[in-house]
Amino acid sequence: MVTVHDVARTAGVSIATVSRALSNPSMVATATRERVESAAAALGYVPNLQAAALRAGRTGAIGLLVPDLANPYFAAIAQGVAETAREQGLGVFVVDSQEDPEAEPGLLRRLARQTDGVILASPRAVEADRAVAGTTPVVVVNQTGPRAVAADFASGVHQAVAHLVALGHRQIAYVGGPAASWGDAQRRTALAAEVRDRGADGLEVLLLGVFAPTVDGGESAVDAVAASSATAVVTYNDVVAVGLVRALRARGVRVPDDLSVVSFDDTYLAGLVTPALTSVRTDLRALGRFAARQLVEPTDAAEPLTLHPMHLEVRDSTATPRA
Amino acid sequence: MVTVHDVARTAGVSIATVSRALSNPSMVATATRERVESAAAALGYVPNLQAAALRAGRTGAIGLLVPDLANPYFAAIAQGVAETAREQGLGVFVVDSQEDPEAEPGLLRRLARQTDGVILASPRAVEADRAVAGTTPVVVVNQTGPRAVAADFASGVHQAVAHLVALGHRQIAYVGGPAASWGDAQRRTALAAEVRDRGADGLEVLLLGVFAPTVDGGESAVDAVAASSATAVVTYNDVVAVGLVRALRARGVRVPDDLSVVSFDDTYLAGLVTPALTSVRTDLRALGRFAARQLVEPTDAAEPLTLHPMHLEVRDSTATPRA
DNA sequence: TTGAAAGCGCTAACAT
DNA sequence: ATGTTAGCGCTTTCAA
Repeated sequence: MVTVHDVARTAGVSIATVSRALSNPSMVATATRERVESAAAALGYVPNLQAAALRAGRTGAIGLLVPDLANPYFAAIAQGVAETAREQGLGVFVVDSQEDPEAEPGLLRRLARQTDGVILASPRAVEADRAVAGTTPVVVVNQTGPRAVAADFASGVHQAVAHLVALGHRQIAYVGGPAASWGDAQRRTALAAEVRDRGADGLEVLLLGVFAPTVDGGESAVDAVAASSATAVVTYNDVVAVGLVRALRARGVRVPDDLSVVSFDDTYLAGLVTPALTSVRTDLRALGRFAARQLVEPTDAAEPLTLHPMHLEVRDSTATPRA
Repeated sequence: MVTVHDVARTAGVSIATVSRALSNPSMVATATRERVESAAAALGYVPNLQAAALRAGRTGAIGLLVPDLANPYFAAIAQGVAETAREQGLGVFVVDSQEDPEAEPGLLRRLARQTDGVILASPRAVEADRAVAGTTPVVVVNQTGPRAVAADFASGVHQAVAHLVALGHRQIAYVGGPAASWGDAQRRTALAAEVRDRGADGLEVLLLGVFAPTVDGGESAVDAVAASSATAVVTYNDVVAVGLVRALRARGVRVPDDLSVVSFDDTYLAGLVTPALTSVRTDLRALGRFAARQLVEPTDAAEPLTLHPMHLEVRDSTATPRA
């Protein structure tokens, strides 16, 4: 390995000059700088980031922990994070917990040690997880707590329900996500509030059990949905809706003719499938950018949780209920 | 920050003993070890990985560079990599170049400095990129060169063409991917070979220009496809096929009735859309596992490029050509 | 079994 | 403008 010492010897200067010439060129005479640069190039010198990090106390990178890299929801957030990171000259390391809550503390611990700050986009990460990060700053996404950023699920639920009610639906089922998901709890609470507000109009909401936030999870929800008297379904996310719609079709239940479906997230999947899904969206890249900025330069600590707006995108999976 | 010194003072031992008790417990008396452990726990000590890495010369993590996190192809590879890494007690950092070839050398350089080895799954990474990794070992995916792992695209092309020819197609268009993609070049070469072999049977292949490997890219290919006399299309990947099918539908061209489509990759997207796509698949998790193992414990250097088999998955996007 | 001490490669005072 | 030096936190000889 080529070190500053080798470059210094070749260039005929001290190691301090090498360091300066490379990281603070203005502090060095032009001739010297050029000598150092050509020596470094000739030897193929590359700075050891571990050493620089140890010395500087910072690594120049931030981390992002997500539950599932294959879910476009997190890919979109990651893009936002990467944009802001690039502006700041920081690297981004993404780690995937593969929907395994057990593995998260370990992954987070390592990630926190190797970076200057971590964005936790895993819905199951909680207090215990924060502790594991030690002194490394943490910003959580779709969670509550200090330095949290979340989609305004209550508003999203309200828009979804208002849309369905306007179409004439009165019996709505919710196909819920992971038990420990804060976002799922938000959706459930908001649905309960809708029932309170609209109960007089005959609105009924059926909250269905815990399903994996995957295509398979959506498919496995088909029994519960079919057994209910609901004319419309709201799902935890796009991916679940896709699975559910497939399983429904296999049973001869047509969407939206026999059953309307509204999903959350509105990732690109929602517009891809047939029928295209009516879905509640957040600007995820903006969410990612915000989370990253919050990590780099925390704004007002007075506002611990920042909510991002949601908007209903009406497509082809919702219609007036039959008869 | 709590360091070994703090723990040593609290436990009444030297820093060397702290280090041993924590990383090599068998070298320390049980009583001492327990004292150190409780002191560390009480103080909330967490080892500084930068320092350990500097000293040990290794970071305990590997890196994975992909062009697009939102493409399920790479998510599947990442899962395979993560599986093997976990077995080896290594962390995995994923970095997304966002389909920007310009950014790759910089990202790779940083990734290489922060890890013990890098898997390059970006189709555009080349010789120059390898150099940037310096002494850090690199394994490339879907590229040629030393320590490379790739899908057997020639076989995949052969299967796709055989399927289409058997259905009665003679005019096939190829909707190609990024110019610098090795995998794209492989597909084109293999298609040319098919024409040589089957030209006598009347097979004609139209190679279409460079398109982005995204949904948008597929949509933008619709003009060229519609203008051709092809009755079947092979696309660079699933995502492109999805975009193309959408754009075709918007023009009233039905798949597979008016045009057959075969895609590459067979990610979960292929089975999700309507019609479900006939696609050529590789076991991507196995590919990822193999790449990671190749990085950790390189096997026979005699075989520089390892090919993984492809299999055609026939679904609903291919049919007999009309009239 | 434990401790003292060297040093991984780098940067930032401080001195010249 | 450049050099000398201390030291980031850790592991690992080498001695005791």
